[in-house]
Amino acid sequence: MTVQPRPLTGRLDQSSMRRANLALILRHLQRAGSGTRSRIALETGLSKATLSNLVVELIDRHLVREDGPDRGGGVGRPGLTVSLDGRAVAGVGVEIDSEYAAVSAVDLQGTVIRETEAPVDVVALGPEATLDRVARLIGRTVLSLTEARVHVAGITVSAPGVIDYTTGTLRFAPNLGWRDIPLVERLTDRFSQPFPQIALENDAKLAAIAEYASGYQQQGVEDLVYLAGQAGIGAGIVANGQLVRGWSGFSGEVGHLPLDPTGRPCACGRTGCWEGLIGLRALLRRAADDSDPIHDPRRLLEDRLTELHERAVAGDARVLEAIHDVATDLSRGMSIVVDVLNPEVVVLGGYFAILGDLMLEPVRAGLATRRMDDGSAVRVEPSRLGMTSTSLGGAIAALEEVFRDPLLVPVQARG
Amino acid sequence: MTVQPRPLTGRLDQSSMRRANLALILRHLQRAGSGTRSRIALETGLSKATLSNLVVELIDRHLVREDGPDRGGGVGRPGLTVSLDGRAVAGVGVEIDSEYAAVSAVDLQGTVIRETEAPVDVVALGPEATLDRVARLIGRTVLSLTEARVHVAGITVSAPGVIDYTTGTLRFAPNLGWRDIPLVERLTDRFSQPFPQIALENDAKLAAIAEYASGYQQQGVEDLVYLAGQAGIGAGIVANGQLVRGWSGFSGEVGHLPLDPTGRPCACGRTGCWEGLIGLRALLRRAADDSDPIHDPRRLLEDRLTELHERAVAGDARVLEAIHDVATDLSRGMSIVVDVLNPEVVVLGGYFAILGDLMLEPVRAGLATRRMDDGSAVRVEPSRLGMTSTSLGGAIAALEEVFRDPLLVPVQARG
DNA sequence: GCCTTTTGTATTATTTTCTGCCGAATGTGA
DNA sequence: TCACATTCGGCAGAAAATAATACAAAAGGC
Repeated sequence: MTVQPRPLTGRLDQSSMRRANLALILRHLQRAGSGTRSRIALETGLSKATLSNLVVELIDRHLVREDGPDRGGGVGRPGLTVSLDGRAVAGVGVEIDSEYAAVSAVDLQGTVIRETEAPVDVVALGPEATLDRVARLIGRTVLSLTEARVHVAGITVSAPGVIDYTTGTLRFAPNLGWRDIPLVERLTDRFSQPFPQIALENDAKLAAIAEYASGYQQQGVEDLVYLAGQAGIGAGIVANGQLVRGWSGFSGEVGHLPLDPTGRPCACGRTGCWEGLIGLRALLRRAADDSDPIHDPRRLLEDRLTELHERAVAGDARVLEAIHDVATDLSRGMSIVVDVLNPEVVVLGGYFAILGDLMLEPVRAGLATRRMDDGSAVRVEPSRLGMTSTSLGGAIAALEEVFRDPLLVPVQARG
Repeated sequence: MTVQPRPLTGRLDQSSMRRANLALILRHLQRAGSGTRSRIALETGLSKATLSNLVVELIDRHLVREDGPDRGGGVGRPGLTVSLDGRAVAGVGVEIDSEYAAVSAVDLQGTVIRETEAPVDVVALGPEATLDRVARLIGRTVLSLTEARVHVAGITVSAPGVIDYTTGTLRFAPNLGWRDIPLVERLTDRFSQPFPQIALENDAKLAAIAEYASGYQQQGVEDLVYLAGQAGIGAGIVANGQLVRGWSGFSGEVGHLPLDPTGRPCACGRTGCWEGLIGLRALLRRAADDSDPIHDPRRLLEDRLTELHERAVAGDARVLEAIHDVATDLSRGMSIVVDVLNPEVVVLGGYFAILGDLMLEPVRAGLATRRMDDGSAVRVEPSRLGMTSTSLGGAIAALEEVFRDPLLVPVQARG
């Protein structure tokens, strides 16, 4: 679940040493791309002989493959290029949202190889019926992968709420109306064994993993905050290259930061909460009258946001002002998070990303007025992963297990 | 510097395997106390033979010693108890504050074996003269340890400001009036080589390490925030058992969180900053008239705070109200930090600790009114380490290097 | 005094990486 | 065309660490 390997806490014996070196090669290929054996040996510090030996093991498990001779020129015998093999192993991520469920499958190279989405009215259906549908989506994807002889390394399901990691229980998800649902157990029960392991994670935290792993990690960014603009506001925190979940999984619950003591009361009991200022409802309220069709809950959220964007581009003064004001209030809360954590990058997700081109400038301007020192100048970037970042993060998190211990993948993954 | 070992990123060979297992034994003894070889073997998972072999190496370096037969009873041959040897290796921590400098030395067992403090008027003296005095304090402690045949594993110097870790430079320390001082270099230059390695760290971060390592770590607490009440307000963050420094060392710069939009302007340019509400000056301003001798800057800070405490206990209404109000404002900002990070414990240091018995109850009450769910109920505890927590943390941080790689300690540490 | 139990270490085996070496494949230049 | 230099990948043996086994030593119980 953590993106960087946790420290090896237990004893080290020869087999775990070999495991760690196998993982090192895999991770190196992920970061640096393909290379010949001798180059990889040089770059990892392993001897050529050892590296050759380990590569054989990785090829046996179809985690790595030989691409053919390296036509890079230069004098001497050209080496055979080896690279991550994306054909045999995949991770699966599943997002459960109040309006839809989405499934993504990602291979070792980070390529999305399956993507499904289905509208699900979670609140109306309730947990059991929802999980029936989700299980059907998962089952179809896993079956399709299995038939294509792809080994599923694991499945990570996301929910917009607080999670008990010891039991795989969704403790509280206000937007779904769920409380204390043992999601992992209920989903696992719906499949015949053996079935890939299912894990549960928070949506914003998975999105943070996705952003970190697909891009920023390569840039050397180790401290990142993902801010999701949805009905509520959620944050996912990566510090020291590790996901920060907090003591009881509550980290990043920033929706109820008190930003406006004179503001309107919030359902949580406080007043002037951040998500009351910049949550989805607040944005729509600011942007249009109650009678406006943009408030129609039966329309797809993405369509309504696209329409809002079009209105802004067309010059609708009220919408422009709403977006500007929301962006300013976003920057106010963001400066708090930045003061506490000092991330290198803040990634804007959810509806912030859809309206990104319009919000970015006022957000950066708002941050600039509140900055005390140039050393802490944070980068603010819109998410480039779009709405799939959460399920993508789930798939990546599942694959992390393979990058930590390549021996988890059986030898006969492909016929 | 990190309290838990960073993940081993490089290749693993036999020697690093041995190193890791030596470290494992040391860490186990630190956590679980002494034990016989066979019990340690059982608990660490190492085989008896390997463990015996490794213990010999640790004894050679005087990191571990045989205590004598285990008179624990039971049938069978009694084992020889081995435990951490506190006599041969120590870490040194140095705190530079605006009013004083303090040096602590801690041995492997966590016992404080040297402690010095000297008043230093840093602002008046300026960097060079201050560093002369600090170097003299360090030199005396190191000499004393060397003469006692104690190997100094490292020295960590703290300063109340933002640090550039790549160069060991103090970038900005408002309370010292210093900016861009290459502290590590300037201190190292004052000693003849060879001299133990000097590192630089922020004061609140080191205090957080001290709190974490001496107590909470044993309790299994992996997520902790240290809040220091001084002229400013600083936080030290431990998440996943690791110190969070942020991208550029700015993490925990919470003094200027905007808590009171209608409040008084702050030197930083914002208005209503947290430290304007609960910083030392704010406390004193609330507690007594300007003419009151408690404001006299020539008196030792600790004395003034003790007097304040006595007045409160004696029933001084204004002081009591000031403390109560400060505690309430403390809880307001604390709830923000808690929402973002979800720590298990918040440790109150600096003057918060001195007034702890009076502040704790209103702080907890203030938090309770703002809590949204029982799952995130954070523990608030006063620091039990007192004013030395920072230099203590420095010593512990220096010792961490030994716990990560015991082979750093030379074999002939003791004649 | 003998037996049982447990400890710590010596010995041997196994596993892994490292070093040195060699054949193979390619480019270079006569 | 051919010899030569260069680099690649793999093989054999060395080195080093842990694991398994065996065994002497030190207690307590009968």
